[in-house]
Amino acid sequence: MRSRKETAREKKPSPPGALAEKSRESVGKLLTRPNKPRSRGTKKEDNNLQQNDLSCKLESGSKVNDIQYADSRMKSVTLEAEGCSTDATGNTVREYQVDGGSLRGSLSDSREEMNDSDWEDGSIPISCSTDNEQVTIEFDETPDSVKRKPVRRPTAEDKELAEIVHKVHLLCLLGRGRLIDRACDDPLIQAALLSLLPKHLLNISNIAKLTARDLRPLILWFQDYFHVRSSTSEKRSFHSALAHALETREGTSEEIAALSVALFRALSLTARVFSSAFVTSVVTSLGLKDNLILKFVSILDVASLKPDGDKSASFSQDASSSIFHTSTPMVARIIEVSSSPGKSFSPNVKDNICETSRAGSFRSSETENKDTSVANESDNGQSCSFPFVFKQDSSEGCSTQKSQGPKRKGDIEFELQMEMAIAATAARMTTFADSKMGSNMGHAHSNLPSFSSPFKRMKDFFGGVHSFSHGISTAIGSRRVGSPLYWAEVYCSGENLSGKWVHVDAVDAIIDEEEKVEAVVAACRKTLRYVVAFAGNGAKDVTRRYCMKWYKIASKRVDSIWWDSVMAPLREMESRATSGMFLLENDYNPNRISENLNAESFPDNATLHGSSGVEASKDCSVKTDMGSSLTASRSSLEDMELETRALTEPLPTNQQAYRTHPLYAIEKWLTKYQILHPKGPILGFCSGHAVYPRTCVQTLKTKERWLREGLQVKANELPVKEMKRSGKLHKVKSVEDDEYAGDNSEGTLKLYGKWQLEPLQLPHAVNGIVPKNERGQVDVWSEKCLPPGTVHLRLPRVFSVAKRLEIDYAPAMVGFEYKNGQSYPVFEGIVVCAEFKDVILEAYREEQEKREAEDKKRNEMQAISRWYQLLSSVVTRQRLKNRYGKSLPSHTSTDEPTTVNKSMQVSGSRDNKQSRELQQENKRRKKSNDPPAELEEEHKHVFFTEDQSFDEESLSQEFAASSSWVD
DNA sequence: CTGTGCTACAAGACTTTGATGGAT
DNA sequence: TATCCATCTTTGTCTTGTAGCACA
Repeated sequence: MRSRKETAREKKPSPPGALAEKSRESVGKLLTRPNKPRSRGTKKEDNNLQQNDLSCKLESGSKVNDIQYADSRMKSVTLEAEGCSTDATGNTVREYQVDGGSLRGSLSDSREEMNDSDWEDGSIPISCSTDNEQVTIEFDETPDSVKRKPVRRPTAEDKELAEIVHKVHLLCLLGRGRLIDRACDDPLIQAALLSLLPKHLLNISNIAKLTARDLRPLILWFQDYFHVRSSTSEKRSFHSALAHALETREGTSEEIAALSVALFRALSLTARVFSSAFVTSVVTSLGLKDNLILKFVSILDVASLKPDGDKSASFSQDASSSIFHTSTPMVARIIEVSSSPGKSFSPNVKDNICETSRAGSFRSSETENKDTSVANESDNGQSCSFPFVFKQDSSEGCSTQKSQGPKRKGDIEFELQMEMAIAATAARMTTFADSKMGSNMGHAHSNLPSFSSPFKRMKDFFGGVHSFSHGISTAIGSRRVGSPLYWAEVYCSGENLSGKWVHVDAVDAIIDEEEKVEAVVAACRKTLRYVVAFAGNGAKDVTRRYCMKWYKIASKRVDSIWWDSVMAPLREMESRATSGMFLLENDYNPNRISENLNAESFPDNATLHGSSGVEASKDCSVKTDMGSSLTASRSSLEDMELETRALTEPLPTNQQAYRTHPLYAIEKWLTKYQILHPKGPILGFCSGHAVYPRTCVQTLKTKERWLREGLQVKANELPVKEMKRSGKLHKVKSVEDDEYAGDNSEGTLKLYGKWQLEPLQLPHAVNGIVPKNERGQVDVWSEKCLPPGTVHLRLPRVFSVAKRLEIDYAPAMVGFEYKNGQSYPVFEGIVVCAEFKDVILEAYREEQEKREAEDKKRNEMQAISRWYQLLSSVVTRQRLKNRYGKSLPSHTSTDEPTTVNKSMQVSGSRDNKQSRELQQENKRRKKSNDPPAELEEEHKHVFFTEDQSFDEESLSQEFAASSSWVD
C-alpha cells in the first residue's frame, strides 16, 4: 500500500527552474506535511471508526479522511481497470480484493457521494467469500446506522503547520497587493485613463477640500464605463491584464478596482503637473493639496490560522443564498448611491446587484462550459459555490487529477490561491524588471516563461475559462464572488476637521461605507481578518477601520509580533508614499518613487519625507519639511483613528466573548489567578453580568512568585484570594497538618495582587556575611533577588575557592529542574559579598591556571608513559629477535601486525590497568630517580591499546620528533 | 440559520529544595 | 573515608483554549 506521503508527492509538477516553480515546490513540501501519519488523536478516531460503521459519512473537512479517500480513489481506479465488478448503488456494498495478502479497496460511490464519504481498513464484522484470490466483503451496515461523528482534534503539529501556511499565504498576498499597487502607478495606464475621463470630471482635482460627496460623479462615471467580467480566457501578467481591461473596458473586479486606483492617482498627477502654481499656493497656505492621496486596499483572504479552519467557510452554504453572489455588480447601474451611511447598501441595491448578476455573465457563462456532472452539481445547489473545481477539459488535467486523487475542496481552493499568489510574486519580479514604464506592456506577457506552468495548471483546473488575475479576487471559491475584496481609500481633506481616509469601492460604486464592509464580507461567508492598504510599494494594516468586532477576528489573526515585524518596513514605505507624493516637483514620477523606496528602505530619504523638523516655513523649498510634518500628522492621525476604534469597540452580546476580550471582562470568566481591582466602573451588562474594563483585571500570584520578580508583599497585607492547593499537594500538606494539629493554612494558596507589593528589601550583607534563606542559600531568580552588597559569581567550582579562602558564601539557586516527576533545585555558582569578588576571582583565576597546568602535566605524563610502552615493546622485541631470531624461522613483515593485533585483542581488557600500573610505577621511579622498570626486567611484556598503530620506523621517527615536545 | 452556553478534550502550565552508587 | 558527579525516570493535576453539540 502506498504511503500518504508518496501520494501527496505525486501531485507536484516536475518542471523546475522558475521562481514560481521553486516557490510552489516549497509550498508543496509544506502541503505534504499533513499527510504524515497522525499521532494518537487520529488513532483514537480510527478506533472509533472501526467500532462504528465504515460507510458512515464523515466530516468533509478531515484531512485524514480525504487522504484516505484519495488513496481509495486510486485503488478504485486500479481495480476498475482490472475489471473488478462494482455495485450499482455503490453505497451499501463495497468490494475488497485480496491480492498477495494485502487488502485493497474498491469504491464505486458516485463522485458526489465520495466527496464526503470515507472508508477505513481494520477489523470489522464482515462477511467474506473467497474466489480465486478475490475476497468480496459485504457490509451489512447502512450508511445511516451511525450518526455520531468521530471527533478529530487538531494536534500541535496540525496547528503549527496551519500557522506556517497561514504566514506563507499572507506573505504571498502581500506580494500580490504590492504588485497591483505598482501596476496602478503605471503612467501610461494613468494617462490613458485620463484621456477617457470627461472634462468636467477633471475638475475634481481642483477641489481644495475634497469630500466623499465630491467623488460620486467620478465613481458613477467609472462604474458606468468599466464593467466587471467574471473571467477571461487569456492568461497574462497583471500589468498587461490591466492594460487589456482598460482597452476592453472590462476586467476582473481586481483589475477594475486597480483601474479606479490608477485613475485617482492620475487625477492627483494632473493636479500637480498642470497647476504647480496651485500647489505652491496651497503649500503656502498650509492647506496642502492632498485630496487625492490613494491607497489600494485589499482584504487578504488568507488561509486559516487554524487547522481545517476553512472547511466551514468553504462549502457549507449555497452561493445563491449570498446576497452578493456575483462578480458583476457593475453591469447594472446602481440607482441610488448615497454617501450617507445606510443607504447604498439598502435591500434595493442588493436586489439590483443580485438580479443583475444572475442575468449577467457569471453563472450562465460559467456553467455553460461545464460538463454535465458539474452542471448537475450546480443544480443541486452546491457547485455554484465552486462550479469548476473538478472541471477538467484537458487530458493533462485529467491525469493530474487522477494521480493525486480528489482532494477536499477547501484544500484545492487554498492550493490554487497559493499558486496564484506565488505566480503573482514571480510576475512582479519579471514583469516589472522588464517593462517598468509600460512601454512594452503588450509584450510583457510573452516575457513570462515562468508563468507557463502555473497558468497551465490553472487552466487545467478552470477549463481555460478563468483569467490568472481573477483568481484571488473572485474565481477561487467563487461562492464568495461579490465579496468586496478590493477597493480604494482616498484621503479627503474636506472630511472631518482634519481630513480622513474614505473608503471608495468603485466596483460597486460605494463611497464612505467602511462600516458596512464587514457585514458584506460576512454575508459572503468570509471572515474579514486582514485589510491591508497598499501605496508606494508599501502597505499598512487598516483592519481596524473596517472591523467593528475585533474580538471575533483577533484569534484568527497571526501572532501580532510577527505581523508587525513583517509590516514595519512596508508601513514605513506606505507612510512616506501617502504623504510625500504630492510634495514632489513637476517631474513627479510614481515609478521612480517606487524605485527609490525599493532601493532605499532606510528612513533618510530627504527627497521624499525630509527631516523631521516641523518648522513652519512658507518657502517652497522646505516643502519636504512640511510634508514631513504632515506625514507625521496624517499618519499619526490615522493611527489615532485606528487606535480609537480599537479602544471603542461595542460590548459583545455573548458572554463567551468576554473570556479573551482585550477590552472588556466579566467576573464570571476570570481565571483562577485573576481578580477585579478596582471593581469598577461597570461599563454595561451582558446576560446580567456586569462588564468591567479589562484594565481592572489584575493577575494574582503567591508570595514566592512575586519574589521572583523582585517584589515582596507589604507588611500587614492580607491575601486577596485564597484557594485550595492542588490535590496532590494538598494530600501532602494534610499529612503535615495532622502532625501539626490541624493548621489549615498550609493547604491553601495565598494570592496577592500587584497593588499589595513593594520592591524587594532583602537584608544587607554585613561584615562579609551573606544573608541566606532558611536553607542556607540564595535564590537568584534575577539580579533583583540578590541581597544588597552581594554579587553572584556564575563560575564552576568557584565555591571551593571561597571555601579555601574562608570567605562566607551561599550557593546560588537559579531555578528548578524537573526530573522523574520531581523538581530539583539547580545551583549555579555562589553568592558572595561584593568586597570579596575580586579576591575570589583572582584566586579562581590562579586556581584555574593551576588546574590547567596540572591537566597539561597529566597529559604529558600520559604521553610519556605511552611512549614508554611503545619503545619498551620495540626494545623487547628487538632483544628477542637478537636472542632467538637465528634459531626461529624469520617473521615476514606481514606477520608482525597480525601478531600485534592478536596481542592487542588478548590484552584489551587488561590494557588500561596495566598502563595505569606502569604510570604509577614510573612516577615512583621518577621520584627516586630510578631507571624505568623495562630496562631492568627484560621479559616484561607490554601491550598496546587499540588506537595505537604499530610501525617501527615511523614511530621511531615520530618519537625523535616529539621528544622535544614531551620535554 | 444563528447565537449561546455547556461539555469534553488536547495541550501546556505548574509543581518546586534527592537518593544512590560508582569514581576519584 | 570523603567528596564529586552522573544517573535514576518520563508525574499528575489543573488551567486554558477550543471544537462539538444541543437548544432556544
